[in-house]
Amino acid sequence: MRSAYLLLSERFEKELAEAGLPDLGFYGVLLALSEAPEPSRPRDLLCKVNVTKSGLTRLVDRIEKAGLVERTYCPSDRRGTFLVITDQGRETLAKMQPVRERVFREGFVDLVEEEDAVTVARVMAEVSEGIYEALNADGSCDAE
Amino acid sequence: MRSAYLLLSERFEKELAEAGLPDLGFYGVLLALSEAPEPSRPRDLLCKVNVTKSGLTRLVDRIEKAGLVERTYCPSDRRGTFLVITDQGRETLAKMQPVRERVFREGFVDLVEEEDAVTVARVMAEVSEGIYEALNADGSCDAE
DNA sequence: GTGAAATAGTTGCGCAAGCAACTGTTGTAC
DNA sequence: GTACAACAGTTGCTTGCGCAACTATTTCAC
Repeated sequence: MRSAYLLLSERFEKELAEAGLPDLGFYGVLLALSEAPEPSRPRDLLCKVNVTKSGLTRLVDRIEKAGLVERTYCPSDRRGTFLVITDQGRETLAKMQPVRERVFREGFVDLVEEEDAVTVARVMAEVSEGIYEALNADGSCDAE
Repeated sequence: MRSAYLLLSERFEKELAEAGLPDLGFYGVLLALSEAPEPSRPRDLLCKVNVTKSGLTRLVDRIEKAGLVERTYCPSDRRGTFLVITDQGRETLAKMQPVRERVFREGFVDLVEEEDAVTVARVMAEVSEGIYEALNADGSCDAE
């Protein structure tokens, strides 16, 4: 039996494609950018998105090409880049969110007892939090 | 924060590589073959392994090339193939299992209360079970 | 200040995945 | 039994990923 996580991701991807929306990679970046109070830099996204440094470069390439983000220069560090979500990027994200919510609800929330859902969410957060210390030791976010 | 599932998978992959063992794709196929009472056919593995039909063909190509499985003819259906795990395949799987157990323990079991771990395992199984009816409707295992 | 080490991001390369099209076989309708 | 649909598995093609190497900049040691 394939894991619930993969099944849900797969379903989300499929529904996005059917709706003519971008894929899960786009979603992760747009979401992170929209949540950050300040312009984000690629290295800050690395711990939020499941992709390596080089993968992120190309992912951002595609997102930029689609007009959903813009790269601007980072004033405080000339090695870095600022990523800014565009209006079109926000609109697209706004269309993706309800799809995600529905898939998550139909494929998870509606299937289990509320109490269990709460427990799972809490435990998963604990594990994600603790996993760096337990497994990666250095707590670094750098995926490559 | 990346999901616990991805973090654990990533860690497992990394430890396998460090131990000079094959990757997670190999693991899934070898495990499924070793658990099945009868010789398995590719189409039966599709619901157990997270890969499409064509992906499975090539995955099996690589596993066969590594000498861990053999393809033989399926007597009852000449379209089909029987996949048989070799002794070397069993040995390799036997080396991979403890790695998986350790990663799972260190990255999950040891991090949470036992009661929570039990709940999560139960709920995830329920979700995986129910997700086909809820999302894929037809309950089919065919990934492509 | 100067040189070495670390960091941010990009790029070349090879690999594995998915989709769609194809071959060969089996099942079904009539 | 014959034609047609469904199925099992493979292959061509394109795409996205990770690793390692690279450039440019910053940080640190002295």
